[in-house]
Amino acid sequence: MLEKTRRAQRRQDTSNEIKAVARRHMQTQGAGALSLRAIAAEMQMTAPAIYRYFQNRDALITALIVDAFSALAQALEAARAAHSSASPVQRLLAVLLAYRAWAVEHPTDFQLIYGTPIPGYEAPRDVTVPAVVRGFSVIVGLIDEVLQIVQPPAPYNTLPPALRAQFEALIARDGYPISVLAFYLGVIGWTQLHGIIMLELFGHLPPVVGDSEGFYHAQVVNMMRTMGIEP
Amino acid sequence: MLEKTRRAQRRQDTSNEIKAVARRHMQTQGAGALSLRAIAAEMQMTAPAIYRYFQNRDALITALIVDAFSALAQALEAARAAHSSASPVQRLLAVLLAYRAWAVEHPTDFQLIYGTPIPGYEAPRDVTVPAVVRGFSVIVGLIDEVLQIVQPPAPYNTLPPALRAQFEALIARDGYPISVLAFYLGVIGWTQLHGIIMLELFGHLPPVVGDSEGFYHAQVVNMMRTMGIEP
DNA sequence: ATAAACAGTTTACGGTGTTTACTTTTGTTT
DNA sequence: AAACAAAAGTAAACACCGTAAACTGTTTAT
Repeated sequence: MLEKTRRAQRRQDTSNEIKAVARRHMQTQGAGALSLRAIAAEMQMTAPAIYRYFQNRDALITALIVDAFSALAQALEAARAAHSSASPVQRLLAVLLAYRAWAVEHPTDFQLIYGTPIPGYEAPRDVTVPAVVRGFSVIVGLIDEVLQIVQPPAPYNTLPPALRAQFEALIARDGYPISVLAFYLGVIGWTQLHGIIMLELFGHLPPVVGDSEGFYHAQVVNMMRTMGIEP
Repeated sequence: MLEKTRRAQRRQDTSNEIKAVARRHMQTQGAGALSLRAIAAEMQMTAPAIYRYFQNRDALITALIVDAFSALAQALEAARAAHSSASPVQRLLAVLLAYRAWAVEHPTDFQLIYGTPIPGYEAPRDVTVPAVVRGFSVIVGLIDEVLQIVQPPAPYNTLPPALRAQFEALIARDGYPISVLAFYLGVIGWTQLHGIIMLELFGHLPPVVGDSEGFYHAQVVNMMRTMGIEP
């Protein structure tokens, strides 16, 4: 077990500072507008120096995406922990509300994860998939808990055979300790709530519904009710 | 009433060609990656010549967005017309399927409309709102028709007072000849289906559900059922 | 002490949007 | 047909961008 050398520590610090500055630039300028030269200038360095820390611009963005995924998952886990004494249903509700809350508080990070970050850029799957799994498993885990108590009505009590096979394979691959139905309801809920959040972040929803937070909350409750989960 | 002069006609042609080339570049290269120089080169012009037709790059993109909105609305109207002899419920189903179909066939245009097209760029509201209204009114119009026949169950038979006031104002402003409840269900459906489409376009859904089209179709049916509309 | 690894700079290349000044083309008017 | 004004397009320049290569100094390990 080696002690971290002075240089290794400084290297870590510089790397983190680059990401921090990049994240800050993103927030004010927009997702894809970050410039290595601008980042370097703010750090009193020259642009090529950044290449000592990230292979290229895409690699830096990938690192930011991983951090964002991780932060989102942490936010969900924190919400779950904060309501550990509540009922599973209430805990699920709290986590779903935390999902949007994080997105609204970190819009550029959310767009980085789920939007189109860069022109020709696509984040490497082998690094994003585990990150997605971590956050997603918080939600489906709670759904699985809830399903111990309640039973969803039609059409959410059965799932198409093709989906069943697909989901069983994923559950086995990613090691979710949950039922297929919980996974199914999780995916459905994910897509429904995601639509609201994306439309809100891109400014399409607010002019229609006014109070986006209230609308989201109401829709979460509506969705849970259609699934037989009464909050 | 003046006839269009020869020069005005040629100007229109060139302007259209610029947009066409830009759209094609977008499809292969990505949404925000289009380059005025590349467009000009393909047209055997120099980049500054484009400034005779569009004030700058953002203006060109705005024009593309307007065209995309218009094309989407046309696709929905075409779907409605193609099923004019079917029942309102079947017509609604067809239009909702056409919504995703257009998005999948024109992914970059869809992202242009609903994604974050450019770093600091945001499309001017006064030009996007009317374009949104045209497409949206096709959907809510059909929902209104359907609601003449069926009555949705809870929780979709009532809407929060705040939303009622908001929607009534919008219905009056944009001249939708429909009921508040139809508007409400339209917004809910819009957000739900939008989530599926966005996740599919950005590549997050396919690895989870496999057959995205099948999943979308099933979810449209599920949603209609929860709203009391049996397809 | 000395060699290797590392962090950073300088320089350079090809690309971008955009502005300015100039030239060519086009259509109309005398 | 000649002259002219408007429009369309070009060339050069500016200020950026990502990134590759060569080079300089510092830190670490042997």
